[in-house]
Amino acid sequence: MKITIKDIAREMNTAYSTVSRALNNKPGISEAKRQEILLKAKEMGYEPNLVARQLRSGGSKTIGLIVPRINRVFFSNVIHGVETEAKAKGYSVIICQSNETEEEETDCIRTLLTNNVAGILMSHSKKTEKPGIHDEILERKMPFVMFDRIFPEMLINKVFNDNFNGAYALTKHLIDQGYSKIVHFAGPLTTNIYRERKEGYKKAMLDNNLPIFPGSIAEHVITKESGYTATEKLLESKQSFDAIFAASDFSALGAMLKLQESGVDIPGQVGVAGYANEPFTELLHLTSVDQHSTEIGRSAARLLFEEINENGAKHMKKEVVIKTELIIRESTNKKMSHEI
Amino acid sequence: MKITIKDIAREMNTAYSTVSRALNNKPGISEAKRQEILLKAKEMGYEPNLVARQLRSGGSKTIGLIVPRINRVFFSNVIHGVETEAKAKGYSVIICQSNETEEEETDCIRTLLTNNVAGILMSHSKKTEKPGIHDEILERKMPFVMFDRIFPEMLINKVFNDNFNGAYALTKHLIDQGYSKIVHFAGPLTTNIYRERKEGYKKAMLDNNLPIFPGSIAEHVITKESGYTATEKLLESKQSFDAIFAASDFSALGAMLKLQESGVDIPGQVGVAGYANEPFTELLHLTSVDQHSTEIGRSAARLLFEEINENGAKHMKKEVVIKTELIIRESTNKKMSHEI
DNA sequence: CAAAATTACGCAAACGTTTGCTTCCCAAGA
DNA sequence: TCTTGGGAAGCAAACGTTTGCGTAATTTTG
Repeated sequence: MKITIKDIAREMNTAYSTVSRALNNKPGISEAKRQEILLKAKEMGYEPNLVARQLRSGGSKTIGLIVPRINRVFFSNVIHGVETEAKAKGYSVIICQSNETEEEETDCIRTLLTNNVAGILMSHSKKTEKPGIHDEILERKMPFVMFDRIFPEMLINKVFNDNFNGAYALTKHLIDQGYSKIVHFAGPLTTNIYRERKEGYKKAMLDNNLPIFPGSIAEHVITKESGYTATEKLLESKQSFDAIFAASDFSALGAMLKLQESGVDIPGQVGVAGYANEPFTELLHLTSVDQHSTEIGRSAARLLFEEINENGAKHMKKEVVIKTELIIRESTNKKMSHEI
Repeated sequence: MKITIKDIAREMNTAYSTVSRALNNKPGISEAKRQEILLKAKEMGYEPNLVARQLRSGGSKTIGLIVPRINRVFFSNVIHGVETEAKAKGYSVIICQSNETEEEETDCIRTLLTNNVAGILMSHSKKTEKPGIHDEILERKMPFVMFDRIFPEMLINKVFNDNFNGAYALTKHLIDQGYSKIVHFAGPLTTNIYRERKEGYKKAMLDNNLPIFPGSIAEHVITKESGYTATEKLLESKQSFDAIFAASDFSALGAMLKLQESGVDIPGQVGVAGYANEPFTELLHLTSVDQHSTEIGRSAARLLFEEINENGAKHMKKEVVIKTELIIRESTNKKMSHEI
């Protein structure tokens, strides 16, 4: 039998309220009695019933986190960051995955809403192009922060990478290395992150007076397989190129595999760069962009807790932009090229 | 304002109990009235308050999951499996990380216990050598399943890899390839998985009449760095060896780096194999053992739900052993060796 | 020393459900 | 016609807290 506040009250010949006040450091009780009760509570092995507390005073100590997939390096790092920050604040984290579909994403939101979480953190699925049930979160005045994949038009707190400048810096690096005919493997442009990376690439090219041809940008190339075939097509076509900037490390990997198979020298003949700094990029000496994913999680959680503590007071919404870090490796080292 | 069961009752001129019975498909109400109420509830946009329900009737629809670290491929896959299974059953998952310390593990258990989860899934930290607060979970009769890193002596449901046979098969493969002076990089032997892998290795060596020397087994070698230095030591020592079986892919990676640096031909002069089939092993053509980590998560969750549904009825405890899969790649292909 | 102000504590309602018990009504059996 | 039985619905307690309000006890103030 779990012992309750009533048991303590009976044992001490006092009222529930007194015990409650003692346990919660509330005013209206003498220090002596508080200590007495605290002692007794510990002695009896009392543990508060969070459910009852929650029912009575609203607001739970749990936040919800929605990610497209848990077992992706980027997201598992974000989760790590969120969980760390939440634990420090005494909150638990419920995690849901949308599996990259809008339907499951909706389910997740429903679940979290009925679970009375204190707030929601999310990165939307690739299939979700605009807010749907998401608006309901706001209508209920539930704290809501989006990260990485966001709805730009929604007025909420956001945390995301500086994809534009990350891509710009990477492209600039390629140009500085002496590459000039740079092609870009983009992702689905309905998602902000891929759109921004593409824009960063274009700006860098323009700023350096380098032309962008119709075939310079391939959309929907973010997997190893699609990177492989996109490179295959490039090699077969008459388009000449001397560098590939892929919006995803995986498509960069596919490109590397195809190039190596075809006997093309990396980085001598063609430079290759990816984006996200997946663990494998280090092993393959692939130049990439680190997104500080754990920090994204931490920042998003911090922002959420700010909102939770504001407690409905209308406050300015913020956008936190996490700077990226260019990780230069052999795959783009044209100047002192030795094949990798 | 959230609308409650009382609002519906008032609106329909009936008692709360009637509404409750209608909503929960409980007997003691006519079908006609039930439909009427259901309709009204939908019309008013009623959503049950899970907290109140939980308080009244005990038992929540949430399970707790404790892992050493979220952002490890193995565990993030396990989480993926657990979450998938839980969602199908209508449960949510609260995730806690112990960060590989006993202290934080204890915190996690405390949190989950006070959070009234329906059951707990866990893999213990490397620092935790024997059950401590874990016993309390059992005392409270809370469903509890351990996976991967388990306490062998504890009488509970367990899911784990067949580490012994996985290691045995891998060692056997090395022997079949023609390697005979095989050394083993083990992990901390206080953890069951590393102990079992070591035993599998020893048995395979013995069964094939191959000697194990004092220097054949190195303990606590599971990181890239320790794999590197352990290999360095081996090369400097007079001990001759022609294959390394590392209990971790990371130490295998460290070994590969050191061997390549020293101009040792892999797999010609020395074969290298790891364990866990981390994503990078494919890229490096490193032979490894796949643990079917997502399946571990699913099985563990299924077992937990079985226990939850038994509802305290004393049942036999089970051990589910997930078979491993040997993934043979270039790094151990001595027979038709071409350097990688 | 009396009045006022402050503090300590108890009482009971409330949070939104579920559920055992009671009551009511109607049909079936004697 | 009277009894019995059973289904449908209502009443109210309970789950374990928190909290507004009232009152008793204590301290401060003039």
